[in-house]
Amino acid sequence: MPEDRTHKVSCSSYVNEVEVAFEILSGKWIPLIVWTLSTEGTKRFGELRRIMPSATQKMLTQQLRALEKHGIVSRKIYPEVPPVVEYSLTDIGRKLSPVLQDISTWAIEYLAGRNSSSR
Amino acid sequence: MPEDRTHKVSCSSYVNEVEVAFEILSGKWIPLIVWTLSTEGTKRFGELRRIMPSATQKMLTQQLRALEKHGIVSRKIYPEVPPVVEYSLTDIGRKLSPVLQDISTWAIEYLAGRNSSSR
DNA sequence: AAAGATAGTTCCCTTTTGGGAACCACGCCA
DNA sequence: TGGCGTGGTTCCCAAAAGGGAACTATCTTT
Repeated sequence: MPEDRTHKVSCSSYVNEVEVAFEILSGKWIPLIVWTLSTEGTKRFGELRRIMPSATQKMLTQQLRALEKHGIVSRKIYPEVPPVVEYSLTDIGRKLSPVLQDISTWAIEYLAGRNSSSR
Repeated sequence: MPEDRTHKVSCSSYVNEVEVAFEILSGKWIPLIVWTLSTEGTKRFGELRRIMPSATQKMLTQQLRALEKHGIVSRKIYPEVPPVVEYSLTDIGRKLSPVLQDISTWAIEYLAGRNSSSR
């Protein structure tokens, strides 16, 4: 299992807790996945693919697995055929929503400052 | 210049602004640097090294340079010898402080939830 | 004359991340 | 019987990130 990042969070020691959050939330598609589930609620795998078309299937499942192991998202499988799999935020995952909102607000201000005056 | 990440932020297009913030804030020592400057104010290079002893000199300068290019930290050089270089947050960098505080609060709750019941 | 302090840079290597293409399983429906 | 749709996995490779050790500059102190 070479592409696995399990347990890092629970095994390492940190100078500050912010590192924990950034470790969990780091990954090319992670912020977008959490943001999407946070603003739009439960989504099926295929819906997420359509929302993030430039993420490959492999990357999407990989990042979702990581979030699941960290307890941020939960995965519900309906034993139908063709399969139905739904992803949603857990309780602690849902508590990230206001934080992500604030980050987004900061980023908008940041980008605004970059555009005015030069560049 | 292979270890440079300049301009990514201003040249790419993003689905959501959260990605901008996570891109700027991604890097092994970035969150800790910003957190330190945010809670303790201006610091000299050597002080940062002492605060983060497991960061190599190379990594520390590299991450500080990236933050400088993104306009999050500012670097003041005093032309003395031996050299004195001070790092501090810019205006927009200082506005990250409450966000980081909230992230930290979330992470503390997250870790608390992980420790109670199993693991 | 040599060593120390500060803040770097450079070169080389290892590890981690990310991405593409092909493959699988299952039952349904034409 | 052979696609189709869904939600994956596997293998292999390329790119990016991180890390170690050695080197630099400058003036001061011993």
